Amino acid sequence: MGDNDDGLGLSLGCAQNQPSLKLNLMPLASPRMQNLQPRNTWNELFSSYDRHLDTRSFHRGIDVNRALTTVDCGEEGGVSSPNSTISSISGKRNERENVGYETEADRPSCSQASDDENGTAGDSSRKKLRLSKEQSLLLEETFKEHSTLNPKQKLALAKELNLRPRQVEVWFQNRRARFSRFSGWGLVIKCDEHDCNSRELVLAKKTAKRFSGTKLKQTEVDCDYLKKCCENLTADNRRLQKEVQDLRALKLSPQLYMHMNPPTTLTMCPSCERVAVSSLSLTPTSAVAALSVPNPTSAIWNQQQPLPVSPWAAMQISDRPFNPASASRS
DNA sequence: TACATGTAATTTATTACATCA
DNA sequence: TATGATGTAATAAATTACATG
Repeated sequence: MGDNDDGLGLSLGCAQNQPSLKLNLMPLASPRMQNLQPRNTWNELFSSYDRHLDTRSFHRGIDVNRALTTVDCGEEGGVSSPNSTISSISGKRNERENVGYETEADRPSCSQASDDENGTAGDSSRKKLRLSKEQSLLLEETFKEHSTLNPKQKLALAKELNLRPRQVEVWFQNRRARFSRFSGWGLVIKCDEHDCNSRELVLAKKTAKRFSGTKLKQTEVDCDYLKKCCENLTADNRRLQKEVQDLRALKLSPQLYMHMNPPTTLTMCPSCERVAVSSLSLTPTSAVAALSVPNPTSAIWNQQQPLPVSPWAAMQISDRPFNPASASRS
C-alpha cells in the first residue's frame, strides 16, 4: 500500500495484487493511529489487553449505541466458548483459542439488551446497531492498517470500541466486501505505470476516492467513467480518420515523403493497448526529451500526436525513385 | 407514508489446517 | 511415513433485514 491515506483511493493500485492478508504479526503503531483519538497504539493496546484483561476500562468516551460492559455481557475478556474445544495445541488454532476466541452462536446479542428488556427476547426479528462516528472512524483506521484481524486484534479492538468481537468481525467482513466491490477500479489503474491514461484515470481515481467517503453510487461513477471513455474514443476515432484522410492524400503525392518522418517502431502498452511511438519517429529533440523524462505521463503517452500506425505498412510505396526536386516544387 | 439507500447481520460455500485411524 | 476421513475455524460472496433520510 502506498502512503496515501485515502482509504479506497490508495487501494486502487494495489487491490488486485494484494488480496486480503492474514496478518499474524502484532501491528506496529503508526503515526496515523497515534493521531486518532485518545487511543493506544496497537502494541499498547494488546499488551494492555493481555495484562489487564479483566480490569481495563473500556469506555473511552466512545459513543456506543448501547453502552455495554463486560459485566453486562458476561462474555468478553476471553471467556472460553463452549465451542472452543482444545483439539489442537499448535499452529493457528492454538493461537485462536488462546485468546478466547468465540463463535457467534454462543453469544446472544448484548447490544440488543434493551429489546430483551422490552420483552422481545427470543424474537426472531433482528435489530441493527448503528456504529457511532468514533467507532466507524477507528474501524476504518484499523482497516487501513490491515484488512484482516487476528483473534487478539479482534478482541482488543472490540474492547476498544466496546463492541462484541463478532461485531468487529462482521464489520471487517462487510468492509472487505465493499473494498473488493470497489476494487474494480483496479482495472483503470493498471495503466498507472506509464499513465496511459490521463484525464479519465485521474478522474477515476478522484471519483473512487470521493466514492470511498461519500454515498455516491458506484453505478453513477461507472457511468461517468464510461462517458469519459466514450468521449475520448470518439475523439481518437475522429483524429485517426483525419489522419487516414491525410495519408490518403499523401499517397497521391508521394513527393511529400521527404517531409515525413521515417517509418516508426510501435510499442503497445500491454495493459491499455495504446500505441506509443518510438524515438525513431521523433525528432532528435523530442526523442531526447521523451527518453529523459522520468515520468512518461508528460511525455509521449500523453501526446495527441497522430499515430503513424498502419499507413506505412499498408501503403503502397511508389516505385518511382524519389525526386527531391519535384517534391520541393509541390 | 413509501421509497431508496447504506449497512449490520446472517447464510452458505469454500478453503486451510490439525488430528486420527 | 504416507494417506484419506473428519472436525474446526476463517473467509468470501450472496443475501436478508433494519435504520435512516
